[in-house]
Amino acid sequence: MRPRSKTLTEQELEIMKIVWGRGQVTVRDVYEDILRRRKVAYTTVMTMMKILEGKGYLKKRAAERAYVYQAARSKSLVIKTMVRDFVNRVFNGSAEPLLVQLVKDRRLSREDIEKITRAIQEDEPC
Amino acid sequence: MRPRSKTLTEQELEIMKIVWGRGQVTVRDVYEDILRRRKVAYTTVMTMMKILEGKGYLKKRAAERAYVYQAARSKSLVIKTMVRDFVNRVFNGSAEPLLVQLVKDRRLSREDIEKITRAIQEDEPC
DNA sequence: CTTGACAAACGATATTTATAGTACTAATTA
DNA sequence: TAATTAGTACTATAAATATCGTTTGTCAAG
Repeated sequence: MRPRSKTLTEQELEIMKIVWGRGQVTVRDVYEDILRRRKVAYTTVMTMMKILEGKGYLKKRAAERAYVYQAARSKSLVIKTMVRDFVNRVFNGSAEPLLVQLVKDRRLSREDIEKITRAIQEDEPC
Repeated sequence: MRPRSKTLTEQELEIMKIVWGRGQVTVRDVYEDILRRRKVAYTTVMTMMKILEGKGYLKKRAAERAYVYQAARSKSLVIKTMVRDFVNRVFNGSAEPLLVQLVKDRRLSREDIEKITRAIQEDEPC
């Protein structure tokens, strides 16, 4: 009925950020990381990581004791896709209004923008 | 269990865009608008608009024949909130990496950015 | 006055997300 | 070796989303 979402929800992204940050993780690693911020059951984390595996965001391999998970897609790729989807969904694909929004909402100043464009320009000449 | 989402899903945003575009709408108006793009049942649209009403995005008033709906929140406010949530969720609240992403993904050129910053600067001097 | 059209109300259902308890299994340790 | 521990698998659940069919009510047209 509903098409399998493929986009990351808040909790899924929370897990992915931990995985990207640490490289190789067990369920327990992620569980304890999340526990520092909020209460959650071990099995909940396990289920979520299974979901993420099913969606193709994580892959696991058997180690001695527990499964070791790692990201199946790079952070930069996933973020890029999320930004793209967001711009498509909210701004019908054009990024300009998003930038306008960011500036108007004082989330970006002119100095920020200049600094960033300079940095990127140096990064990729021509 | 899951907290009521408050953020707009794809389909909900689709409806809100139609409402913002037309001001005053009946369920039938929205239904026929969506039908131009995809197959959907009248009652589905009705249910979704009831959900949007429950979330506080739409308000209705009784007219002669059918309810007339209108937006309870302005487009600009909703979009602002969506952008803010997205930046918080994906970029931990800092907008700079989002801009970097947009430029690197060629969704914004330096000319775009300059044009926009100039336009906004004229809009709000000082 | 009956009938047809349309709108709302109601109810039903499948799916995903997010949550967690319980049971089974393997390994470590006392 | 028995008991504890850690890990997975399995099962179950509630809420929200998204989808419609059916029923009910009203109003206009025959």
